[in-house]
Amino acid sequence: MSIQTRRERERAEREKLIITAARELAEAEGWEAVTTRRLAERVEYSQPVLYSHFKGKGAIMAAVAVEGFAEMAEELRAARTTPPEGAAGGQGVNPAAGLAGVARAYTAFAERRPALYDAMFRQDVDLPFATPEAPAPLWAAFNELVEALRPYAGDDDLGLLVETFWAALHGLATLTRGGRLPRHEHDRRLALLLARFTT
Amino acid sequence: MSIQTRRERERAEREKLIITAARELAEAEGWEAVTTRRLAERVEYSQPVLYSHFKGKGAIMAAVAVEGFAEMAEELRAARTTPPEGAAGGQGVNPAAGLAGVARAYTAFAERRPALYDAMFRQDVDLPFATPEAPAPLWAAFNELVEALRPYAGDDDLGLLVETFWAALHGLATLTRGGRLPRHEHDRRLALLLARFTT
DNA sequence: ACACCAAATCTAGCACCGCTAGCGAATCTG
DNA sequence: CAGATTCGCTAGCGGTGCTAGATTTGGTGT
Repeated sequence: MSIQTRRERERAEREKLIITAARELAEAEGWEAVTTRRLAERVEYSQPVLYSHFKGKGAIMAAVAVEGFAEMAEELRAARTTPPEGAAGGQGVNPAAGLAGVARAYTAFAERRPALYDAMFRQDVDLPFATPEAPAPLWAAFNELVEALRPYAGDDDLGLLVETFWAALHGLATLTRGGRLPRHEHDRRLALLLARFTT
Repeated sequence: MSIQTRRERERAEREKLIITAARELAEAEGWEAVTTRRLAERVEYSQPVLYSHFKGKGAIMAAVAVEGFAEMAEELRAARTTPPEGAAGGQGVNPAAGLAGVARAYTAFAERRPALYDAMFRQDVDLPFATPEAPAPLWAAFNELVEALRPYAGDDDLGLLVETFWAALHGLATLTRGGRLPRHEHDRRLALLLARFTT
């Protein structure tokens, strides 16, 4: 039984290596630069090895995306529960500041890790979304938005409100990144959005 | 001078033919199915002819995108100035109904012409955006949103408000299309968004 | 210690991609 | 009708994602 487990462990390590390499390559040069050949060379195995771990390039991107959701969830959580600067206050944070922090953290994440964000939200990367089968990190990230928005739901359905707010953040992030919106007024747009969702 | 102009006319016709073929192919099978080989076969010319009209596949997509902006502008205008159903009222329309109509028309356009929408907003298709050099149809579409939102700007900068609202619509459209948001509650999300922007 | 066998891995290749050099045919000019 | 020029073609380059089949590796039983 020992040999079997050792092999499984080595396999898992190699899989992690592939995901990390794919992510680094994507973050450095974008997803179009992540080819199976370059990726194979980078992990020092031949191409077919990739296909013994993943169904194809899309599945590798999906794996990277899941990592991305986990990191985003962490960052959103930090933004929601940590006061922006010193500022007294125990664990509770001013709700408006919390939502603003989460919104800023979200768009900052998209700006700082564009390749990760692409894998998560832009590419067609068949992962289950918006169903119980969706990966846990995805729900973790979503739930941060839920908690940040809860104080402002009023009579509205909280889930729908979160989806709508999330869509707005996603729109701002992607349109800015695609050059459709000038970057230098991003903060003002964000403030405007927050004002409309914190009445 | 006649021969010259005839040649130019024929060239222009062929260019239009290429754009139309690209658009049809994309709408039928998605942009990944639009290859230079298939496109060339469809217009019954060889591949290199495409490159005598456009710098590359990206430029063809950009041309299709411009067509898309023109059509979207028309549809938004119609939605803004036409009462939804019979409903008395001359040329002026209830502002809230106008904005709701525009929002519905926007997301409906994205849903009905996904390939066109992709070329306009999702692909990296170097067109100038958010500058005076942007193609006129793009401004036309944007201006429909401006007019629809004008009554609700209040003290906010109208341009920024439009950009923010547009981002929200774009987010709803793309996340829904990508399977990130369940389609069946789209209307409720739209209503929720409208409520937040029409106070 | 060695031959065997199964599993893991690689080499080589398929069909396709965007794009282009350079040749041959068609068209206009004198 | 000869020459010049524009035009569109054939053929091919270096790349893509992915896979069939040979080959090496590593554990096993004698």
